[in-house]
Amino acid sequence: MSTEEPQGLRERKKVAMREALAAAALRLAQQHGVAGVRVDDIADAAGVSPRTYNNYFSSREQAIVSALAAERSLRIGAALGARPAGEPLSVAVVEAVVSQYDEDPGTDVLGLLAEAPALHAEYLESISALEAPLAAAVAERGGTLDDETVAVLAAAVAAAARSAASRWLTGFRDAAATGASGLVAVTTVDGGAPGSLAEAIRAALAVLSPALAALDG
Amino acid sequence: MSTEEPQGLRERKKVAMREALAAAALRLAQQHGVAGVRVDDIADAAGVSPRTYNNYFSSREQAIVSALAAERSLRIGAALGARPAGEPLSVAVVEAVVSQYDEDPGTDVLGLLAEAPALHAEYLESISALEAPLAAAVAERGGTLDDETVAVLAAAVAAAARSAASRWLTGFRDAAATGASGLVAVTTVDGGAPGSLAEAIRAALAVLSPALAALDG
DNA sequence: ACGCATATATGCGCGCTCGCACTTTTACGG
DNA sequence: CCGTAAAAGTGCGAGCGCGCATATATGCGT
Repeated sequence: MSTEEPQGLRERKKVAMREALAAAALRLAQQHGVAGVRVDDIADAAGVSPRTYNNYFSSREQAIVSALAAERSLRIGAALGARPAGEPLSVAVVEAVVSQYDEDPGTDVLGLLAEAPALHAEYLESISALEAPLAAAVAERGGTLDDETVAVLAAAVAAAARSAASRWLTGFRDAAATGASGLVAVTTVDGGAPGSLAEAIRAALAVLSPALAALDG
Repeated sequence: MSTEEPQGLRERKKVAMREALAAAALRLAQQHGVAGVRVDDIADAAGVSPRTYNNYFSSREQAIVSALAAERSLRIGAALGARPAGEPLSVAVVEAVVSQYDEDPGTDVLGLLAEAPALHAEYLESISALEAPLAAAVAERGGTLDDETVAVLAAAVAAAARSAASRWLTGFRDAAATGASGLVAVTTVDGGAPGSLAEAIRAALAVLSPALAALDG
């Protein structure tokens, strides 16, 4: 398998608890709205103390978004490693990042993201979390790039993806606000924007393409 | 003048209060350490209630860093506007950003940033705040770039600067921790890194230069 | 199987952030 | 000069994040 979890009962219970808390947070947020869920409720639903909940997440939003973003930041390394060895960075990096977002979250989840600005911000934060693993994966891939360059590259790529996601989310929210029931209007946001988040990110990364190409040996 | 403040007594008092709070926060942080300053102390020093303080700043770190970053994010627009009209983006943007950091903060202030991780993060956040004004300034500068491209560009530039500043701060902290008194060792961090923050940012933006050049008409 | 070292769960309390309602100050037209 | 509307300041309370000390659970060597 790609990820070997049976690293001991301790670790498994830890990740299980984290998932349970995240799932509970998401479910409660869907039921009572984002503002209508207290940390005590999440902790109760997972059968732990509120203090323990705070050992896993440092904010309510993080717990909720964690159920959406999952361990996406961990998969980015594997995704980049799966690209052909000879493939230029300008292609491999873009495809690896885009592959993480090829499946849209459920419409109900999008509703949550649209309604709550705090979740909006936290979701973008989860995209920025790609930066560190991405930098590690690029450095691992070899090449003669120094750490400084790799760090800047990863930061720029993550920022571009974040920017695209921000626009995509905003467009979705506005469409839902102004449009009728607003779910069919997602495919065409203001001014013929692309429909899927993955395509939006791909378009954003195209802007950085020249810089990526310049880094290839 | 560049900024006309006498827009009414109300506005001036507002700005003055913000500056007073920021100055008080910075001074108290220098005296008692970052962790040793409470919100009540800052509010008392500025002669307002703690609740009012929270109407100006949403965190202690923000108040302290605000005294350092000042309204740098507002100056970035003017800096870019001051560049020659015909100058390519790959030069104008870099110079405009770098010009905001050509003067290092005082050594005592650097000590604060080095010791407190929270301030470290907040300072990087103030760099990310360049993104929005930078995007507006680039769009204002003309060109045939659409909003999407401009947003991605600004995000990537801000992220690169942020990455450089992060490395610079970390290097400074490590040098101060391992080295003797550690202030002379700043000029050469690990492996012959550049000395000034401005130069570090310039080097980081060089990575994005091909992408910027590709956007010029 | 047992004991020790380590990691996790929990209770407690401090300080912080912020929504809400209310008071005080400022700006402006008569 | 004064009355009124808008904006800033303030007190209060709920909920949150987290450091600390402690209890409990887990991993590992013998």
